[in-house]
Amino acid sequence: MARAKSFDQNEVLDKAVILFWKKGYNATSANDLVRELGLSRSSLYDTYGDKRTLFIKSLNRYRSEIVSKTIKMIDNSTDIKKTLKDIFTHICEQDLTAKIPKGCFMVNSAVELSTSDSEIAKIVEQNQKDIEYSFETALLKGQKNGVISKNKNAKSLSKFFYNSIAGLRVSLKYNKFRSSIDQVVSLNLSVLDN
Amino acid sequence: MARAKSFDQNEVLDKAVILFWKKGYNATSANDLVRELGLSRSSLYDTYGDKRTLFIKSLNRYRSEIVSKTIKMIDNSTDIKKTLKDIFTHICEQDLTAKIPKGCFMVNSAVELSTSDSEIAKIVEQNQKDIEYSFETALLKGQKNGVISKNKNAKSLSKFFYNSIAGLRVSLKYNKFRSSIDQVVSLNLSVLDN
DNA sequence: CTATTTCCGGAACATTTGTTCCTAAATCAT
DNA sequence: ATGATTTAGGAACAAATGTTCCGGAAATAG
Repeated sequence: MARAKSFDQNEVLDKAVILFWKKGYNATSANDLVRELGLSRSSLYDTYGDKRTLFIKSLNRYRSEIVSKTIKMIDNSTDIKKTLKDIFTHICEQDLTAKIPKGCFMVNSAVELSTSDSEIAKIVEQNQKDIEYSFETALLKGQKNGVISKNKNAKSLSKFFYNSIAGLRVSLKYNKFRSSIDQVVSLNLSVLDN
Repeated sequence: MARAKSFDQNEVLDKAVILFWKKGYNATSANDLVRELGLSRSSLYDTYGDKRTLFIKSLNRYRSEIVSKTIKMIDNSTDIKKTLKDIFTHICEQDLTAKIPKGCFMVNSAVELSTSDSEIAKIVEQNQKDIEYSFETALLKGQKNGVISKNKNAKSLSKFFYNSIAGLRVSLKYNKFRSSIDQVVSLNLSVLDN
């Protein structure tokens, strides 16, 4: 019938994720995309549509490939206290060791676009809900198991942790002092201490 | 000798602050600036230099006009626990009632530009240090007065609160549920409870 | 008045933007 | 083979970008 696509659609999409994640939407030009994705201008538009469509596909890809890993960690956790510490540590390590810390693609996009593009705002909001729901479920389990004190509401705690992580991923973009970060992380975890 | 400037340089700069604060750097065009500042293209460039220079002036103006108010609140506080609650409340109120929540100009700029413009990164970093220093001093005072428990390190607490506020100012841009925010705020304040 | 300076409007600029289209080569199924 | 379809390359586009410059009007100081 016809010639087969010579590139892996998802592999290329992953490159778009990296680019948009690093530079944001407005600072990434069509030329940047052509250069970095290794596709011709025409193939790019044929396959993914216009820039905004590609950006939204990148957001969704990020959720299904990157965020999903964290959610699985939480869902599979048997000790949510430790898992929380692992998540904090892992996120910090990632940005502290990168030459250019990208932060969180969701947070970046929320800041840049959520007030001017309601579809993107919805994606970011849904992402937050998913993570919070996962946290909440794990915390409730922890409360049943006696690992987590019942003095605090699990739903509130889930929102609290999401929020702290969002804050960290902002300052990790310019703050390179590990000790500062560590202080924040342990204080956040201390909320579970009673 | 010469004709006097017919506009107040700082008044116009305030309009630039609002614009960059709301839309960010890249999404604000030179035309936007001409339209909103009410100056001609030529006067604009003569008075403030190019776009990036104007942006940096706007960042500094924001610090001296907006952030300074919060810092004064903290410095003049006699009950830092209450002051913290006031600050949280005030920030949330601001973004929850706005038609378009602008968030924090410093946080927005950090996310959009700090990895690609080191001068801007420095401004954001200095701003964080100023706020944290103010928090720390007030918390130390509170610990002497017995209002704040000495169980936790004042410097760590100051970083913790700065971080939480940064996180809030991200999600306030797309999250309109007051109850969610309230839960986060009270959990943050609970860190002072023992 | 005359000088001097600052204003505005708008023309003009080169560059970059996102996007579309055309052509020709490459690959596949039959 | 033929036919179908996808590729790459690049030309082409209008629109928007940031910036500079010119001319003349307006306002101040002497």
